[in-house]
Amino acid sequence: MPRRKCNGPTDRELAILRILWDKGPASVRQVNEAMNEDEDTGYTTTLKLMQIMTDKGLLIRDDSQRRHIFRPASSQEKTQGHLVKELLDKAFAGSAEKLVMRVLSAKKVSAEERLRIKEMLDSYKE
Amino acid sequence: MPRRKCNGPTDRELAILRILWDKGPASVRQVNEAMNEDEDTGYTTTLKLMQIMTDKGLLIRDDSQRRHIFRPASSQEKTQGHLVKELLDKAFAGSAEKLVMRVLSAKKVSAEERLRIKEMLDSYKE
DNA sequence: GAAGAAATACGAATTATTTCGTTGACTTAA
DNA sequence: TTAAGTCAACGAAATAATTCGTATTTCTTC
Repeated sequence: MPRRKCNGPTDRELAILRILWDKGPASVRQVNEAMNEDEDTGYTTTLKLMQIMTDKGLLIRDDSQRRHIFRPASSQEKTQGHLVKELLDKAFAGSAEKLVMRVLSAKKVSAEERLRIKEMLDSYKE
Repeated sequence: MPRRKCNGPTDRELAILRILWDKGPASVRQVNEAMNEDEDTGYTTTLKLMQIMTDKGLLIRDDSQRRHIFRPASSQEKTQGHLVKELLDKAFAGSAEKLVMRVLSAKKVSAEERLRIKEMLDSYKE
């Protein structure tokens, strides 16, 4: 009967994290306005999501002022790392090579980007 | 009130796809047994999931025999490609370079694997 | 201070996911 | 040909995600 507990942020929650990564700490209204550039979302909808995310520990809320200010509880880097590991396990049997290969064939990469990736591979420490 | 329609396979559905990628076309019982190696799952639970996946078009069912045989409707490569693109948009602002970098720092990659990735980068066509 | 604006809190409604029990159909073995 | 086993279909139940309306609280402005 029970449903398995969800681990990471959902799609909608990730959309909010994206905004906060981009703009820095912000109020519900600011986040909601940014959401509306993509797709109409009611203010209370955004508020509720951010409340739940705060309960889950995904956001930190500064409520010393009337207008609460939210920021991600975890850095963009860490969150991206978790998402990558999750996808790695769920769909690539843990093989980073396969995942990288798939990324490179799924999306165009410029010559400069290829160079930087090769530099990273060269400076790789065991 | 409505919830957004989910696009790709869910975690549970992906677990079933993994098994079918691994073992090839299989019956519900075979899939269920493979699932149970990871975590106890009732037979009817697996059955229901596979029925829903068939309805969604994720699986193809051969019901010419009493024991139905299922296979993925889409190749592993295609499905992985979709998942990668989704993650790319949702968490990396579409930047393949950033995603690759994050993969390389999230998971160890052997010297051989690094070499193969560099070869792929070298043979990359614009 | 009162009226209105702005913000948060609360909870209802809806859909999706996940789990599994029960039923009935079909197959096989005794 | 029964009895037992195997399997698919169906629907119920629990939880989570998502949406938003209404109520309540706080802050401005006159």
